[in-house]
Amino acid sequence: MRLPLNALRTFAAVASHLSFSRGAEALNVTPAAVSAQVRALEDRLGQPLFHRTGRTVTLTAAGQALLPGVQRGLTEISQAVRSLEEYNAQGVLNVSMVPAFLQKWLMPRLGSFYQIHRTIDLRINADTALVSFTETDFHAAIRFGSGQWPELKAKKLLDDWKLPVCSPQFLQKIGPIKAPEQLLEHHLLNGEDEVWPLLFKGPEEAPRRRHGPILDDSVSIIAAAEQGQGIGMVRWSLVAAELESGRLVRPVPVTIKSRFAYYFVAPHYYFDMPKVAEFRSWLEECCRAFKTPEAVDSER
Amino acid sequence: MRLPLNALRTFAAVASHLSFSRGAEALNVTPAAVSAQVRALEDRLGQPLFHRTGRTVTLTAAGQALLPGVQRGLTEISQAVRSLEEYNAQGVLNVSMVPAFLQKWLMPRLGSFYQIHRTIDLRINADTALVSFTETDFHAAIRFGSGQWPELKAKKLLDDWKLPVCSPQFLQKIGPIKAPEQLLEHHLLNGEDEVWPLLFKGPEEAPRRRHGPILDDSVSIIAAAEQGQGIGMVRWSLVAAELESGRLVRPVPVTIKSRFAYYFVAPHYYFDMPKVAEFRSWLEECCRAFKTPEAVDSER
DNA sequence: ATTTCAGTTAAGTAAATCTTAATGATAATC
DNA sequence: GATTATCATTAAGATTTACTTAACTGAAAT
Repeated sequence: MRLPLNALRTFAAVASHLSFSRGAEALNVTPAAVSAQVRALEDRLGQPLFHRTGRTVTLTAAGQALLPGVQRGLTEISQAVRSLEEYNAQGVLNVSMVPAFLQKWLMPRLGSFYQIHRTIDLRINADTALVSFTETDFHAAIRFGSGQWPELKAKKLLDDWKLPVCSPQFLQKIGPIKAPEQLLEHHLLNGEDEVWPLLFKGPEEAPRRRHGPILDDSVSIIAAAEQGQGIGMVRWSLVAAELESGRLVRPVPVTIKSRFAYYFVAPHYYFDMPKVAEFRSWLEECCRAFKTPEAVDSER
Repeated sequence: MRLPLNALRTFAAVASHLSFSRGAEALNVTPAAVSAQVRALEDRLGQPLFHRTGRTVTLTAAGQALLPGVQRGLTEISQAVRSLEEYNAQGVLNVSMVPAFLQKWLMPRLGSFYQIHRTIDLRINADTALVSFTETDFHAAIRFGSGQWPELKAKKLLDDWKLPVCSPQFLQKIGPIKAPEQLLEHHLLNGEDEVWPLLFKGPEEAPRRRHGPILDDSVSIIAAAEQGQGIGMVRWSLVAAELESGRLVRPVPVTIKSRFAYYFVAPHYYFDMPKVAEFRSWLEECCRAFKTPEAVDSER
């Protein structure tokens, strides 16, 4: 037979007040409900738990024997639930994103988050593979895409642009660039990147000249560009800081707006969890403070 | 908001089997019911407690955080209830009875009860006042009366008889008694006892002759009779042992059956409680072994 | 003597819990 | 690779549990 947990809770409430009425208040129910619950429990246990003499209520020996264990048990459970609820606002927060975004955009800003939210233990997984929210304990992710992911709620963080960059030394060496098409005369770091054709309008694409490595991932391309290995076509979000500091420069002021954007995504049940929301709104604040590239050429 | 105790128990069952179906079996309900309970709990807590990946179920971080406390709490409560249930069959057993019955009838037999039922801690209150079962923790009582007590369940233990007794020395001194009426010539220990008239049929009651103390309670009368102070009209149950041993003798073989009897009484909820029933059936066994006086004269 | 307070009772209502039956999706089997 | 079990889920409906309202009882307080 299953433990009459609700009746036991009612019993504890009455016992700790030694009053049916005040126990009822504590539980937000009527005295009649409490009376019935206690009665049912007494029937179940085969003995009375309270002496009802006049208008005073006292515990029977059985009631005294029962109370402490029940109280301890209920307290234990209540603490377990409470501590879980506290962890909605603090504790571990697992977020996933691609390494490039973490290293180039988020990392420099992260210090302020830890300073503001000392009770949130932010743990970031940097991986290009999409994490599964149904099989792991990730609360949220930052993803670059269309904004549509099945089962997930998404909110746009940042639009993005692609633009050619190189090191100042490299630019000095090749001299000023007057038109985008001129870039073709120099080493382009990206591989079969679909962004080059966007830059050079018209079908008549000139053959590329290779004078160095061809790379696949953003972080490597940026590193190569910084080291003067050639011209890279990279995301504004990833190089804004380098451009600001002068470690990279723009050979031509063209930008191509990406049809994708950065989104904050999370399962619906995590999206508005306090600590997730804290992180999200901190991110949004960072994004608002993040400037867009000055010249916007084309859309796509 | 009140703690969802039933849902938490369901959660614990699923978690400890890592299976909704087996958790359902453990709770004697269908998997559908378990699924709904867990779902409701997850909604309430705002986060999933299980990863459901394919047909395998694992705990989320939240579930892992929640489980131990819930398990501890449930165990605590279950132990409290179980130990109370165990105390239905053992532990303290409070019984009340009048001192005379305890001292003269029950006391010599009591040893065997403690030997047989070592786990029952029998505690006897000997008081002439009737105990209140609604205000104290008495489980049962032995009472002499009609068998009718409001709110109490009663079962007859012993009929009883009144009969005159005295010490063998006293009888030798006064010589043989031929008829009950002859008793009047000697000192009668009882006070305004309504039993004397029953012995001496007819309205023409002779005046009593006093040659010693007149006493009120059974134990004192028996003691006085043993010490040769006179003739006492006492209950068979209280002097059977003394008559057996010869410390008391019957001057005449008359007995008067009492219209009252000894009853085992208890509130209905205690009457069939295991340890109470054990004591009761042990008592009944003693009563069956207890002989009745040889000669029965009158009914009343 | 009257009023007040506290617990109980009975009847009816609301809420929760459960079952059945169908569905979908994943492993296991052939 | 198709088929079959297994497992969790869903929706609808039934059942049980829990609660409220209102009237009642009896002891304590005025």
